[in-house]
Parts: sequence; C-alpha cells; structure tokens
Amino acid sequence: MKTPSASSQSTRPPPTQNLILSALPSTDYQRLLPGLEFIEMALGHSLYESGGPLPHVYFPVEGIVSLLYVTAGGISAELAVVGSEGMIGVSLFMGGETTPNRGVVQSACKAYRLPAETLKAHFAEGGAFQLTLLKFTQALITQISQTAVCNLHHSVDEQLCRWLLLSLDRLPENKLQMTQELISNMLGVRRQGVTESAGRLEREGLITYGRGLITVLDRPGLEKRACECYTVVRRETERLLPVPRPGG
Amino acid sequence: MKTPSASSQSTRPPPTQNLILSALPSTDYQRLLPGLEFIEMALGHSLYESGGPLPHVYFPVEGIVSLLYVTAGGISAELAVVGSEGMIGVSLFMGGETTPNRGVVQSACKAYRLPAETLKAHFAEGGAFQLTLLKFTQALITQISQTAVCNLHHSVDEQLCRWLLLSLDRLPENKLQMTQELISNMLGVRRQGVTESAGRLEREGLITYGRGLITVLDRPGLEKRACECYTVVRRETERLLPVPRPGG
DNA sequence: AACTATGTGTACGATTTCATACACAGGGCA
DNA sequence: TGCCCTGTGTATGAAATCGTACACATAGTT
Repeated sequence: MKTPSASSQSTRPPPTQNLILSALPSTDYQRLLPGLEFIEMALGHSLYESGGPLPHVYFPVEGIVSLLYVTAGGISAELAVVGSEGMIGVSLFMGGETTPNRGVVQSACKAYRLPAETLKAHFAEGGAFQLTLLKFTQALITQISQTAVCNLHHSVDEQLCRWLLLSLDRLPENKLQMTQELISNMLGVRRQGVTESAGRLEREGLITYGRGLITVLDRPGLEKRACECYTVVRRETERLLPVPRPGG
Repeated sequence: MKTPSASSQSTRPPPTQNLILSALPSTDYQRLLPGLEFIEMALGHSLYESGGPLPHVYFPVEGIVSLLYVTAGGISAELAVVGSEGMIGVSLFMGGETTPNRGVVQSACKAYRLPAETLKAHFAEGGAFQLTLLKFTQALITQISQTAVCNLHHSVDEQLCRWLLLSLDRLPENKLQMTQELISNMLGVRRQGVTESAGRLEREGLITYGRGLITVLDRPGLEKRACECYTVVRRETERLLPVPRPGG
C-alpha cells in the first residue's frame, strides 16, 4: 500500500495537457485526435536511436524526454530536454526523416504519439499546426544553442543548477528521481563532479539529496546560482509558445 | 595597384551559386529572382544582432557567415558557420521573427538577400522552397548540436582542426585570412590556446601560419587530427542537401 | 630609419576538471 | 543477521585550460 507514485498509476491526462496540441484550433485538434495513441514510458526508455527510423512523433503530457548525443567513443551529452511543452521527432517534418541523436526518457513519461505519415500529412497542410511545430523547433534550437554555450563557458555548479531548473519546470513536484550517475551522463561530466557540486548546493541549503531523490528546497536560490542560460531558454520558449501553463 | 583581393573585386556570381537557390524548380526560382538583391559584406560585418529585427534573409554565394552567441559577460562562442550551401535568418520562417544570437561575416561574403516578407510569403506556399529551407534548418540544428558536444568533450587541437575544415569547405582556396585572436573568439578559448594548437599543427606539417593568413598544407592530415564532429556534420549536410557542389 | 600597431610566441602559477581508487551507507534478499 | 548491490562521499595526482604578463616579429607609417 505504500507505492510511492500510486497516485499517477492509471491516470491518463488529456492530450490538451500537451502545449502544442492545446494550442491547435478546435477543428485541427479534432482531426488529429483519432490518430493519437496514449503511451507510458519508464525511465531509460529510448524513443528513437541515432540515425534510426522515427515511426512516431511523441507529444508528452507528463514527464521528461532528453535529447542525447552519443559520441563515437561512447560518451554522451544532453542537447535539450522536452516535456509537455513540446514534441519529440522534429526531424520528421523538417524533411530529414532521421537525426544523429537519441531520445531517451529521463523521468517517467506519459505521451500521445502520432504515426509519422499522419504527422507529415497534417504538417504539409500548413496552418496553425505547422506554425506551432516550427515555433517549437525554434525554441528547441535555442535550447541546443544555449547548451553549446553553457558546455563551453560555465562551471559544473552552474550547469547543474540550470539542469535542475529545466527538469523542475517539467515536473509537478519539487522532487526529482535521478541518480548522480545519470545526471553526470546528461551533463557530460564525471559522476564525482556531480557529487561535489550537489554537495555544495546541499551545504548552501538549496537542495537535499538522498539515494536517487533530489528535493529542491530553495528554488529562487537555485536560479541565482544558475547561469544565464536557464533564463534565456525559458524566456525564449515562453515568447515562442506563449500559453497559460498551470505548472509554469 | 597591389590590392590583395583585386581578382574578386567586381565579380558577381549568379544566385545559383547558392545551393538552396540552385535547388529550386525553375518556376520557383524565376519568381524569386526579382526580389533578390546582391550585396557584398566585409569581415566583421553584422547581418543581425541578438534579439534584433531581421529585415532580410541572406543566401551567400561566396564567403562565410558565423552564427555567434554572446553571453551576458561578453564572451562569445560560435554555434555554426554558413556558406553558399545555406542561408542566414532561419528564425524568420520558423515563426520566431528573431533569435538570440548574432550573424557575423567571418570571411568576405557575397550574398543575395531577400526581404523578410517576400521570404515568408514564398515559404508559406509550401512546395520545394519550403522543403529545402527546412532541410537546411535541420542541417543547421545538427551543426549546432555537434558544436555543443565538441565544446564539451574535445580538445582545443581537435576543435581547431574541425573549425579549419568547416571554413575550408566554404572557401575556394586552401588559405584562410583569420587571426588567432578571431579564431579564439569563435572557439571560445584564449588566444594563447589557439597559438599553441596552431603551433602544434604547424610543427606536424599540416598548416603554415603567418600574420593572419593560414595555409592548409595537408588536408587529409587535418581530417585525421580533427574529432568526429566535422565528418558527422558534413555527412549530415550532404545527406540533407545532396547537390553536385563543385567546391565540395 | 625610427616608430607604432598588430599579430604571434612563450612563460608562470592558479584553477578546474579528469582518471582512478577506495570507503561508507542504505536497501533488498537469503 | 549477514551479504551484496547500488548510490554517495572523499582522496590523490595528472592533465588541460585559464589569467596574466611580457618579449618578439612583421607591416605599414612617418
């Protein structure tokens, strides 16, 4: 009876929980609806592999998906995170069909998915759907760009703060279930680097840490401690996809 | 009378020198032609500023434009480079109207530019023009992503090789007019770091260096010395925009 | 020929991150 | 209770890069 996440065991949020789908005019939305398939995915689940096919695009309504790049040497780096504000699989309508990175579930994710062909057909009609998808793609470009800058100029401490905030924005609580090992893979640094940074943040009273569960105690403090990258990405995303987000 | 670049003083390459324009069906191209305005831009010229308006999009036919990000602290980093294979100003048709980075001429550039409204009108019609622009945008995303990974995991030596090769692909000769100071701004490292790397490459017989002029002696050697990032970006660009490029 | 601005080479300690190693702590299981 | 696995904390020296400083070379100017 003490299942930790029993509350969300069988909940199925409506597709409108996704920002892109909710932004559609009613007629567009109704036409899309029959093609949407609900799916739940656990941590670590891969939505697509580097260079592989994308049979579906995903519109998350809960949880987080990371866009990861894996180098030839097997080292990884996170390019961006996507939650209910976006979609996974932009390269389909961008005409590339595939893309050289991976989409991996970072936090238990519920999503609606749409067959590739259905998406492309709707996209080709132009209109609001196309415009929204393109705007989201630009927000994604901004996030990837900011990641590039952050990787180059900012300390692990700052990057960790940025990462925590980006994740927090996409989760209902102030808790993240995530080991330091996994975070280190996302940030592309050593596990010890994350341990040391997390320890500093804990000593500063910003977070508490315990066996794969991070609790954020002082969110404003975290924002002060983070680099500008977080704010830039957030502002640009809100500018491009301005919507009354309850959890915003 | 000894103007260094007198040879290209008044040459005006046709718009078809640009890969995107050349890929258009004849009818589309003919309709676009009246709106195209030829323009020459010197090193350092800024096509647009971070967050500023984009009155035109640019289709280079010669030279290189860098997409730069400038942090709040004034430090810069290059996100991508664009030559005659692409265009500058994707955020216009992506629906964002503006973008938080700068477009700066890295190597004397000749381009055709198109008013923003004309571009958006043509884009909205869909068809080959839209598809090509989107594919180029995806190639750009790949390049930015790869920059993010490269910044994170690869040495200055490797990054310098990658950067030289990316530039070389967009220039007619095996020479680059570029000071170490400028390169360091692009790569986001100290000027001394570039000096040391360039010195190593010179000792290995890959390049020669002299007061703002780099000559590449051993291109295959440079490719071996570079990280995988160069090849990934190049292959993906060629996959998305497959065209008989003379200078390819 | 002297001067100056620009571009390049070199040096130094400080800082950050890396690689490797190992100790400890909590939870599940026999 | 004892064991093992996972997750976390800590230590150490190596490597890369940084910040600062300065010397030198070349091209153009006076």
